[in-house]
Amino acid sequence: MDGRHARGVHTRRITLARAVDIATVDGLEGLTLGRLAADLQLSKSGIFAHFGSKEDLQLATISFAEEVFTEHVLRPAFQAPRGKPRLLALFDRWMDFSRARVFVGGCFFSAVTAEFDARDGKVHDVVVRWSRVWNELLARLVAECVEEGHMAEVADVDQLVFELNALGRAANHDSLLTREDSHYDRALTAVRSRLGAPG
Amino acid sequence: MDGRHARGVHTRRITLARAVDIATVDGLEGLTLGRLAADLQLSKSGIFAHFGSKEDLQLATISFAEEVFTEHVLRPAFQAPRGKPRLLALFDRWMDFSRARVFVGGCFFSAVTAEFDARDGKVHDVVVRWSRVWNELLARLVAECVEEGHMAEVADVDQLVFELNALGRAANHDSLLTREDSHYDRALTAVRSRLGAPG
DNA sequence: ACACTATCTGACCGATCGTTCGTATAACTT
DNA sequence: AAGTTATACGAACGATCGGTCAGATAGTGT
Repeated sequence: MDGRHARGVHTRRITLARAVDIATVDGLEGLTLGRLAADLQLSKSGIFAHFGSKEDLQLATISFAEEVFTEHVLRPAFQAPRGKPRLLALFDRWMDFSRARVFVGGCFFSAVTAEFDARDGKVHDVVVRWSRVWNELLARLVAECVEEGHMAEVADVDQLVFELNALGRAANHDSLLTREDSHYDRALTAVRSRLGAPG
Repeated sequence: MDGRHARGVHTRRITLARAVDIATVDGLEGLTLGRLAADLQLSKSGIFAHFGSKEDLQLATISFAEEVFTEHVLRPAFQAPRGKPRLLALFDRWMDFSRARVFVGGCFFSAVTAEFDARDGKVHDVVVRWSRVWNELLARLVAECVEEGHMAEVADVDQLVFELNALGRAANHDSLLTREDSHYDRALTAVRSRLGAPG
């Protein structure tokens, strides 16, 4: 249960990798031990033993998605220079991440926040916490744009962050819904325009 | 099965009314015959007989939500004068509809499009169709703003529609997630700013 | 009042859900 | 090699899923 042996660590990883894919399509509630077991050719009880409960499996899946998102989006974006280049890089990476279908159902957090926004419980709370961190990150990057002189003073940072976030999530959902990826360009265009024309 | 008797019509209505509420919180997949029956104090098979299959129940729920949305949002918005007043009225009504929790889980279509965007099947197809109609409506209202001289020529109407739609859905999801309704004002502010300052 | 039909129920189906448990099989420690 | 854990399995649990069906109940038209 503690994952000390290499075998267990590996099983846990491939389980969570499959779990995020399932969750982006069918939701964290549509994520099922039986399906997970069938897909991975493992026993239901074997998988269950790794997590202890369905809720803990859902929470572990969120953590795993966080890691992947950090690796694919946050980390590379932070290699761009502070200020506007970094904010734009974050957005580019986010949209690329969704467009490339790193998870088959697109952006994990867009999917899961929509799924759990109206529910109660631990999963909802964790999603709210992540959402707050994400918004604060965007706010910080906006503030850095101003500090670096790349943007004029922003009257209401939270307002701007709300809009940026709205555009990114909409691009994800619309591209999944229509199976066209023109919406990513729409979002990128809107973001650049909203931040002031030049790169 | 044909709903000729008044009794059947009533049962069908209260069933669908409960169904939309459940669906906005737990999704159309989380919508369950057993739960519906328990909530309404009816038998599972009795409810089932009205729809014939779970999928048909889901589709009927979508139709019902459409009616309510039309009644609460579209129809009153169309009483505003053609052009910008009408477009703004539509947005105001939409946000009010979500904010007032006419459905306990907010905007039905924001929830369901997010739930089914990555899936296949009839429900997905119906949602895509509705989404297209909704976007075309927004595009038409934008065009009318230009025609009425309330707005300057719009270079890319679809781009603007994408942004408006993004803002509205984000307000719905964020307000549900955080249980604060400041996001509605954010969306309304952004929309007015994007359409050009004066009302 | 009667027949007819729409509506609803209750018992039941096989499948699947999350979960428990005893046991076998690996993998490390010594 | 033996002993000790970590890991995985298989069978079973009560609950619930969507769905079926025969029969009771209610409403309508004549």
